[in-house]
Amino acid sequence: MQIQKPKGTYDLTPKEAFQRTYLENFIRKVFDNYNYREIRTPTFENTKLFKRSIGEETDIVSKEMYTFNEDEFTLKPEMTAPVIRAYVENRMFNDAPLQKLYYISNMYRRERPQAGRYREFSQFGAESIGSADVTSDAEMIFLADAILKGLGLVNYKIRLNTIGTLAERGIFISALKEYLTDFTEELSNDSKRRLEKNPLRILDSKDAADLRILENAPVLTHYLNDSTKMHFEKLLSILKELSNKIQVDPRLVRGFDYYTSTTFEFVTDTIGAQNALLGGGRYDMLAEQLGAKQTPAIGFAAGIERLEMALKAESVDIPKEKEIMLYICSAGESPREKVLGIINKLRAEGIKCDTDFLGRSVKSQMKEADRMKAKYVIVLGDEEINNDTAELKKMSDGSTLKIEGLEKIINYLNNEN
RNA sequence: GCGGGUAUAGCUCAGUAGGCAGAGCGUCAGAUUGUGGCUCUGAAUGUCACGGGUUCGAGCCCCGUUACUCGCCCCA
Repeated sequence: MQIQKPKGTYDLTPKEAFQRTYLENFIRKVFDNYNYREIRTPTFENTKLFKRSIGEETDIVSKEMYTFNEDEFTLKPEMTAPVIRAYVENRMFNDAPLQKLYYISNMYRRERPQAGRYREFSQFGAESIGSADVTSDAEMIFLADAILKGLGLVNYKIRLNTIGTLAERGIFISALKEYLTDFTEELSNDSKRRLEKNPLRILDSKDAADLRILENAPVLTHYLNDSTKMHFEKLLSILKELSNKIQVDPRLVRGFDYYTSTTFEFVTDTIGAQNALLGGGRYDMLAEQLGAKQTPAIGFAAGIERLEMALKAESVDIPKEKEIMLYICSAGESPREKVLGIINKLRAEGIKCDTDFLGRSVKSQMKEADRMKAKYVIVLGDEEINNDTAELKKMSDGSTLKIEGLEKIINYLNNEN
């Protein structure tokens, strides 16, 4: 009986895994360059952590969590809450007033899979904890842009907005609700539901009728006080070199409850309906909610699968697996048994090499060497073994070179590295 | 949770009117003793997703199920 992978999961076969690792390494390098340090947290957390931070009413918490042990634990659906939990639990605020952290990790959400959406998926992200200053907002967006741009992506936009403090947003939400209530009958079914649960989400609606109603709806910007507006203006001015990519969008809202002030989203039109490559914003109230003193913070998270889709859509080259330096063919049973000892010595010298394990013909072994893109091949038979010599064949042009002694082969190949 | 599409070899896919299960790629082997790529020859791999029904006969028609996929919702 054949068993299939769970819905919404995927395997990365060696070629794909190699590219994933390349991406991760690239991303780590950029984080490191910005002086962000890696943090790792458990795969599962106490369920309460997500209920408190993301919000009980959100879809993620109310119906998409992988919860077990009678609701005690949950596979993490996102990383901001775990990072802040770890920050508080490890008293990291005592190490330094500003902590700049990053992660690359798998997340779990029980959603219906579709293009760019998986039940187990991989995110990378950063959290800058401790500063309310606008320069932190700017660094976060520069950082996110540096990663996408550095990988070679061109076709994306940065949607940017401020959703104000909790107080400002509260007043706005009441006004919005009041306005929309007059149109309750004309709203889409989804928006009728959102009107009760999360009115801000209506701003994100794609429904044509909703959009028409929204044309005359209250605008969040008008409900923000001067300091919030000033913060946003300063941010735009620091980010002016990105201005060709930035689209200020007063209707950009985020799904999680903990966001305040600056929010942003990097979107592309090349990967289907799930077009957000990266999303983030400020969450100045979260650390306090999770037991620290009031601590401002900002962060983002990006989906690696979506990034891979975008790279593919834009035909960005990703390096291929490294070829092997040497393939040793053995001619006959007795040489074959000696070869393993030989390649073991070569490998100890850092030479990437391989040989045949199936007892195939020399011709087949040559084909194998070709498939592995070996730079050099040696065929060892009784004669070569007895005389400790080898004919080193360069696969690119077929030329051969007679070498005496294993030591000389090692020297020769090490010079090639 | 709701809606659309699809399901045939490892991969990409054909399969005519309901009448023998196919191609390309890949894999394996051979083409003068122990040398790759190009070419040629040959071979292996199938529960035609699964379960029912109609029929002399079903990959094809009908019903159901499952999986995958795309969209809504939600979000990275």
